[in-house]
Amino acid sequence: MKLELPEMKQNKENIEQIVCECLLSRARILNRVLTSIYDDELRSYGLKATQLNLLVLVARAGPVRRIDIGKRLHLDPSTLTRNLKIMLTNGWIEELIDGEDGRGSPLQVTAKGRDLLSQIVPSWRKAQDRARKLIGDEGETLLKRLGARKFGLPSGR
Amino acid sequence: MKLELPEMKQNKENIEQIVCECLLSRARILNRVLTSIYDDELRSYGLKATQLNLLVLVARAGPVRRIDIGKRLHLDPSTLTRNLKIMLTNGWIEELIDGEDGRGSPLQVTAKGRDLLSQIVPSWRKAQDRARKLIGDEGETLLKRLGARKFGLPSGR
DNA sequence: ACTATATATTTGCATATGCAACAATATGCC
DNA sequence: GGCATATTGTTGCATATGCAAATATATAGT
Repeated sequence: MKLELPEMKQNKENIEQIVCECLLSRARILNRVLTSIYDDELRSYGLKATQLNLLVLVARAGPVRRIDIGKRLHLDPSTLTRNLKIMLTNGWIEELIDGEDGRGSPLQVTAKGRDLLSQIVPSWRKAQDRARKLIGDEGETLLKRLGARKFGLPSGR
Repeated sequence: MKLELPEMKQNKENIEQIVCECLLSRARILNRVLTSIYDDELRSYGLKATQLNLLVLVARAGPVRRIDIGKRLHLDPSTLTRNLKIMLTNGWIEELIDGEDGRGSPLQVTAKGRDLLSQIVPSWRKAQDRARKLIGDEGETLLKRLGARKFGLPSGR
């Protein structure tokens, strides 16, 4: 028979608590599941869901500086440097050359990027529907509310 | 004056809709913000929040196969191979060698891993409190409910 | 035992992410 | 103008993630 010291028992309870309650673990799973839904619908267009999010943001807010994109999306600037590089290479966005600030040029969507966007909308809608079905009205409401109240996102209406 | 064709207007509205409503974008931001909270609290222990999640799961469910961890966490097996390798190297987990299935051995927590876990609990709690404060009761309820109903996670009580 | 199929894991490739340190430019103060 | 400081962006490093293909083992059917 195994010896069960009091601290071991306490430790077990702590582990149980983390597994059963950790909010991050749940948020990360939600993120993975939702990402795979959107990636799945977008795959045939050759862009990932992350890239679509960047593309619509630039299309809407551009010309926009990297730092401002980062603030809106709570993304590290270094991540943006790299993620945007891929999109520049693909010709979906471009740098606005007007030399206002020598540290870097704001970004804007290209005609090619705008074309791609308009093609993609139905697939995005499909993914959005699947996501909504998964998380329910309650989930949708919460994500939007959090976005608006805590992350400063536009809320539409 | 710029010419505004009807399709352009439609396209603009679509972009506006995606920016204002995309559930994935919001879930990803939530994920980044929460991850940074937990990473921040755990940093001094030399492990990331992701690794803590893996560690508690193995501690609770081990010996457990990679495939089963993947199912619980909705994680691709290939991701697990790599993430677990780091934890094996750090000596927090180990392979159970009893040769049941030659395709791979189940994983279990080591004494070192268990020690680390018990030290970390207070920091996890701090992070959990910060997260709870950010997303509110409503957010907490939703994440737990989604975890339990849609992702098959244990719900504790 | 043999073969076909199913299951578990790993590898190659590509993207996503953040921290720390660095580089470059901008800005404010004198 | 010239220096100190703040802002913006990039690089090196490490981890996290998933798909497709390859590998290896297990299992079922004969």
